[in-house]
Amino acid sequence: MLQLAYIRENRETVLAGLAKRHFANADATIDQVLTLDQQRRDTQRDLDDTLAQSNAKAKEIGALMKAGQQAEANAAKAETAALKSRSKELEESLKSVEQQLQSVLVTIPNVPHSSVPEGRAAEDNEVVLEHGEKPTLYDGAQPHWELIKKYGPDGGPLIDFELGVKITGAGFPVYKGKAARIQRAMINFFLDEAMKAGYVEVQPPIVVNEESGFGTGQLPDKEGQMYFINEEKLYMIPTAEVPITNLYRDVIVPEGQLPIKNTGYTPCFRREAGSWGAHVRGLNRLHQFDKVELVRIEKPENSYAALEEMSLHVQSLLQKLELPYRVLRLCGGDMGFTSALTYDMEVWSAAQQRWLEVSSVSNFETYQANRLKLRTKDSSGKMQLLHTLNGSALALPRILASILENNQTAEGIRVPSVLVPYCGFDRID
RNA sequence: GGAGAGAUGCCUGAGUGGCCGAAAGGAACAGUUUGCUAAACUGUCGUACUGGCAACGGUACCGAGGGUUCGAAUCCCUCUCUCUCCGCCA
Repeated sequence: MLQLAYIRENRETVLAGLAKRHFANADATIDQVLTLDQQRRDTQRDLDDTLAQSNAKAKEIGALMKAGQQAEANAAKAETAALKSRSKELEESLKSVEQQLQSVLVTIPNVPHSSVPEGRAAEDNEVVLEHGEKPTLYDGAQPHWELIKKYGPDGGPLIDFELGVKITGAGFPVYKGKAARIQRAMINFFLDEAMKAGYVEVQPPIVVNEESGFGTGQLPDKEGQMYFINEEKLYMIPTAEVPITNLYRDVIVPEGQLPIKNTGYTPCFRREAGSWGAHVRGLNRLHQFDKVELVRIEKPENSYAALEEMSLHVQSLLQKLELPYRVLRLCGGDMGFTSALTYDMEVWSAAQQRWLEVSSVSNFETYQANRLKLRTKDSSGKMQLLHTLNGSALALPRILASILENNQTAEGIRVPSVLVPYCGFDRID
């Protein structure tokens, strides 16, 4: 959530930023915020004054009673009724103004970084770089959803979608044999690489409460996209970003402990309501998938350097996996609600002849920290909101799809050599 | 799931209606002393909102939300969480 003081002092910057996102009615919304903010402050001051008078009266009454001047005390008591009803009124209008203000504020997305390109949709994203050679496949090459039928244990598929439908539903595949093992290998490889890069591994809960959903911005923006356990009022996480970042909710981090670098593996759950169009076959889009996530908490002045570092880390993983990839700088219209700058990493899927998004690395600046009340005390003793960042490193299914497709030969599928020590085989056949 | 106890500032912990934004100790920070370390002494030591150029004020917060009262950390109600015991169980 944007800081009120920031909106107040940088109205034009905020408006320009929202324009880049093609946020509708930005002018009216910001004006509404500013009006409500002024109302809130006026009411606050009236209320404080009234309460100050009440406090003075109460003190007076106390003194009178101590002095044994009962009659005077009773007279003074009579005067408090008006103050009391006045403060009650003001309290109610303050509460209502604050609620209105809050409800508008949560609908305003983050202000994009100056480097974010203009644009409405995915086609307008900027290709920052492309790396690696797209492989030329042999004649009998197939997309991964066909390939998986060929190499499973006991003549069955490597990844069984129908079995998933039976026990759960569409989008919940069952990985078997070498598919299960290569997934486990990737998780370990990714976590080890993160550890080498200085990230501390955490194993968070994979269901979270409403406060956590709000803290990182999934609520109220993406309410319908998360699975919800009604009995306990808990949400199943769409990404490890949610529990890991919320570890630092309401925390004042000592300056010396910064930056904080965490990594964690979790399954992720997404309802993907309304997004089952074309191109969602096989592993391309699932309701449950595995992901290793990076989360960083940085001083504001370091956050963009940290973002570049995370981008390079993700790229190094893709290089080690020998996958052709490209890096996109998302345009204003395609960026997530809470992000100020996002890089998407996409791998080439040779049989589908498409790029598949496997990582998204973002700097949220203070947008999440403001909701989380995640701060540090700077050297002058002042409280300061920190910057939060996160990135996938990496999401598994599409990496697997790309490995299957790009590395297929008539004799089977070659396993990238970095994974061989982790999974114990070098070929799926 | 049943019974009991509790929730106070960075930590320990006092406080059962006004003198309490809150004792005391510890930690931390700054300074004095000191050959160094330690010790000792002195001082600082919550957050949010708000007024003011500032100095300095106002208000709120003692798990959360209500209530009683002129006045609540303190009394009442509801909820949440923690701990102990019992049951069940990976």
